[in-house]
Amino acid sequence: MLLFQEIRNYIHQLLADQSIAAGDKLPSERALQEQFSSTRITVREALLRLEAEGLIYSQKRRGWFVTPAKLKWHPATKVNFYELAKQQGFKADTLVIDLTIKANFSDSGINAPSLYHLQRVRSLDNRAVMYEDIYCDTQRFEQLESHSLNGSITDIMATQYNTVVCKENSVISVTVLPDHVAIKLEKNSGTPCLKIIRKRYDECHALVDNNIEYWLHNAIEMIVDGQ
Amino acid sequence: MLLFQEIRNYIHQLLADQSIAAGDKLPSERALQEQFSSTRITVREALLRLEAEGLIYSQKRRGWFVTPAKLKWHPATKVNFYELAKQQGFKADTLVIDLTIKANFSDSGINAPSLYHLQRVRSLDNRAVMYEDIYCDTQRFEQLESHSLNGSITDIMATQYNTVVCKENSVISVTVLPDHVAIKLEKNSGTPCLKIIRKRYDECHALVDNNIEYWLHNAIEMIVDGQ
DNA sequence: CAGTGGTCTAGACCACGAT
DNA sequence: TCGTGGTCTAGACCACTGG
Repeated sequence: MLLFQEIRNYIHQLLADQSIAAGDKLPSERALQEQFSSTRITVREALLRLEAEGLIYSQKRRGWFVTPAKLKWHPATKVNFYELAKQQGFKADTLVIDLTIKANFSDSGINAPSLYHLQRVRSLDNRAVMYEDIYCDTQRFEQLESHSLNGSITDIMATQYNTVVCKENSVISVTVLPDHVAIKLEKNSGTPCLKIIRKRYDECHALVDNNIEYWLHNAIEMIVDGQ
Repeated sequence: MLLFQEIRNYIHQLLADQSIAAGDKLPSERALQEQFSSTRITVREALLRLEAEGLIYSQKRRGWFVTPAKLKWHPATKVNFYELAKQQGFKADTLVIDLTIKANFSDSGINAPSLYHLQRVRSLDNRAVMYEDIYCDTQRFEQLESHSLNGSITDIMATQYNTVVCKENSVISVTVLPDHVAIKLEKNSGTPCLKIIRKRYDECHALVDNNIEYWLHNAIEMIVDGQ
């Protein structure tokens, strides 16, 4: 048995025992180093693998913590973030980072001269777990800034702009947080995540908005029902 | 700019330039160490993040390589692995590792005294990208071993056992390969993956089989159409 | 202020792959 | 046999957190 595996298994055991529970802080890297008569490099090897497993996560220079329960998400059905979180016992929050207007870009797929760019961070139980970029037509959604943007954009589009989203297409892959996103979620730049590129269409099959979401990989679990 | 980020960006650039293309071998860790007047620890920091991004992967003691194109997969629709791979220009293979009979276990969800346990590894262009465990009732699928098990199990169930799968439920999460799976895919134990737990039901809503798949995270991309 | 994680140096030995 | 990645030691300095 390799040393880093022993350390990993030791922490697995702490978790199984419930010696440490969701949200708790793990022993410090230097404490583990001493306990296993090893070095910090080796201790971190074990911790990083536990993070990749989704069992623990680090807060910059604060320590390592046990991952709370994951949000169960159904990507094929339109659901309101707050509703979903509430059903599963989480306190949900949305923070609007910025709303800007920028020139359209070639691969946006949206037929418009310029685009709104909305950046938001969403939290579960005060833990920032998702960052998203939303792009949409400035003309179609004129004065978007006059609405409260920390709720459901789908609702605003439906009630304020008579735009009903009736089809969406998501491409989901596993990667790491881009550096600018990592900063906003207060994570390290190598943190694994699920990247979701979602395009939503109206009844005329025109692209309504373009959404790029980055979810912490240990904060979400997808459920897909087929056939 | 941190040193490991410089190394990472340098390799990003090689990829963008097409100086190295899908399947190519990267410079060795020691070559990069020398080029950047650094140490292997720091070089590996950069390489491991590129691996987490899904851009490169390592083969044990052979070197680091550029990740080929990902298989696009629609989890909500029943599709044959070979068909899907062929449509996207891959050569697909399935290797049966083992077929055993074991006592039923409490959380299998299958109503049966004993279960078949089928273990398979699937490859794209000769690269092992997925390991799966399939569990099903030994009585319902008597003499399963008499059929060729490297193709579609769904087809065998339909044509040989008059069992049509008409509903399925998948839970998808991001984690790392368990050690025993890592060995079968010839990967290191910390390799990130998508874990898919799939339950499939017949027209009577009875559980037909229980399937646990581990996909290399850089070999697959999910596409979900909604509403 | 002390303690923490983040980054980095300068080496080492090993098992395994390619040849 | 030699080069590769996998693992490990024994330190170091820094930025930031928390009391």
